[in-house]
Amino acid sequence: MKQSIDFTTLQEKVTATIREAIFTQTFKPGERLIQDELAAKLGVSRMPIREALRCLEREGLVEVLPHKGAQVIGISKEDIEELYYLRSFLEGVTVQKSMNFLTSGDREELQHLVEKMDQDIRNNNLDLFVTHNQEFHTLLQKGCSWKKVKMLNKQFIEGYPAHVPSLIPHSMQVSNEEHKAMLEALDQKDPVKLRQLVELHIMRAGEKLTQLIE
Amino acid sequence: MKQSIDFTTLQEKVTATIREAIFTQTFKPGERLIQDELAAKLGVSRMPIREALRCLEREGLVEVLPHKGAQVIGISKEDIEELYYLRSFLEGVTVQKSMNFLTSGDREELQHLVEKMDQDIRNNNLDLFVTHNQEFHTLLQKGCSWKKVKMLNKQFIEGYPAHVPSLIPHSMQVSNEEHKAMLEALDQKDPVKLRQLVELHIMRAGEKLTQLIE
DNA sequence: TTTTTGGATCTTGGATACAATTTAAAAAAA
DNA sequence: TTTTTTTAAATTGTATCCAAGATCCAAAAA
Repeated sequence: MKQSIDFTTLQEKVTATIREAIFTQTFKPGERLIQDELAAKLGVSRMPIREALRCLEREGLVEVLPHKGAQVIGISKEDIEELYYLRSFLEGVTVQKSMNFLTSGDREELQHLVEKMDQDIRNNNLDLFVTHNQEFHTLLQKGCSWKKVKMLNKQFIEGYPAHVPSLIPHSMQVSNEEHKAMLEALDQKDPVKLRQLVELHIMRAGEKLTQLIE
Repeated sequence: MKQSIDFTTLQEKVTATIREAIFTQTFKPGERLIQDELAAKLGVSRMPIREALRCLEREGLVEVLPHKGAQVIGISKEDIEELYYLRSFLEGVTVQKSMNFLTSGDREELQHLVEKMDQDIRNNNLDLFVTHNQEFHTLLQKGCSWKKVKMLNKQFIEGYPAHVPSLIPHSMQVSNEEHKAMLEALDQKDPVKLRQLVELHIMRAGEKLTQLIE
């Protein structure tokens, strides 16, 4: 039931499928993505494939070179350091600008998501935890009127295997405790504190990940 | 002789043409970009048009909605504030990480570019100043090994009419004086100072621009 | 008069087939 | 063995066609 989400265009479906394949290592780093092969494999024509590859290029998952085609990007330790450094700052700014425009309904929804994540941890349901975590982060940014930075955050969180960080033992618990701290900062109406918490939250996840890689 | 640059693919040429048209207000904000019209006007088929629109979407110049097509994005005062805030931070990080890996040849080239810009100011040649300015900023970032942030900087500087800031009276002189200060920081081998200078340089340009808009 | 409904029309999304470039690899010649 | 030439593969681009969704306007109903 994983593919039950209804995409409005085929191109979006193709994008999601290829992205998933890259995350699951079906397409390995450095591997060339031949348009005709993909088209045949997915049972679609070349056109949605090409647009999908452009989208994935924007997300930083593949590299499209003129007349050479698309290649899966390999992720180095340095790439992860960069990613989390940038995410930390960008999401920090976003939530600081967002906070004062969040409604009490948003606050409740955030609380709800945190409780759900606690349950996901008990059930050891990784996929659901990842989903709820993404929803939490997205909702926290809702009030920010800056569009570019929100788009970047979305790309960053989609463009990298969001599952990986959660694979770290006991990482989920720590993560959700930090989420609860954010809710406190929200209640205290302290945007600067919230920003700091988010920045630390992301940097910590990044450091855990780089440690794990070695 | 403006279109004399030889692009490797037609799609890049189309992208550049449409981008130029948006900057020159030939396509006004909010205007719909109909694929067939563009194809007919540029004498190409629809495929390169579609890929070009995706690229422009990534640059933030157009918005592509499923089944509705592409629209030229309007730029508000807040968008400019956001843009320069982000650019300031991102380019700041980049040059700090870049500095120690710049060669003496790069240093000479930077010096050379500053002199060229002085000359451009005397000749009142705006286009050339803009070009040299972009080259200066790009070269200053050359040593940075972080790829994503460099790509973002490139997109930001391409995705917004780079000419506009330079239209501010006496802005070019001030700008180039700041470039000279950067070269000093480079000679002093002080990456943190260089970063601060770059951040201020960009923020100042942004503030000037928002003031001008009112 | 205002609202709603029902197409007619336009535009994008996608498929297919084919030509043209470019890259890369294999084969042949020096 | 090295260099050159040829050949094959892959991408890029063109042309055409059809289907699905969006837009808009006119006619019908409240």
